[in-house]
Amino acid sequence: MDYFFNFLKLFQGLVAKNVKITHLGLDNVSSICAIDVAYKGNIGFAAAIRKADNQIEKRVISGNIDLPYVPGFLFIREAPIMIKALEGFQCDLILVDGHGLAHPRKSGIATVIGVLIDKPVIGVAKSKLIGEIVNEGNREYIIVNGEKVGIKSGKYFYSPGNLTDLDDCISLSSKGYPDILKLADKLSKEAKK
DNA sequence: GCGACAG
DNA sequence: ATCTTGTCGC
Repeated sequence: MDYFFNFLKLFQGLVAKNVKITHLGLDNVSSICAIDVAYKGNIGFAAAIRKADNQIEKRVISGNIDLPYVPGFLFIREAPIMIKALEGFQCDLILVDGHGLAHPRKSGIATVIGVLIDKPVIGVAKSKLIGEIVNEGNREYIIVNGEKVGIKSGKYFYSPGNLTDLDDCISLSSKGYPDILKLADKLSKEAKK
């Protein structure tokens, strides 16, 4: 199992080299998607929500997830089913439950998904994985190796996944925890029942 | 060796 | 993430 995770690290290194940190601008976003996964034993239930104008589309799929959860390697468990759940949903921005750049190898699940499907992604996590929280101005930044890799707002952590930047994260966080993520969380948890 | 550790 | 009762707070 040792060489397996070593391989995953190499993969994450490749992902990190291909991330594009660019400003998206939430004003240009008219369609947005969110995904979350809930479990019932080894079965994962992925919920994808798409919101455009006032139209909301939902999708839930399920599948076996046997690999163990190891901090820093969440993507190997959830990225495959999340990508599948998003299939066919056109979105200007995707919100993923987990970190993006705020990761030991700058390759959290939001980054992996964003690079693989080449779409704008922002990672929103409920707890910290790495970094120290530093107050500057009126905000709390997630600092890793002296670099601002994300921002903390309230009890949540936002970091760029792909084709977005810190400013986008700040804009998003200023609106509070996204309703669409709450919906995805709720839907996935309902599905496992 | 010890603490930290997305979901 | 999930297992779970009562309990503190808005």
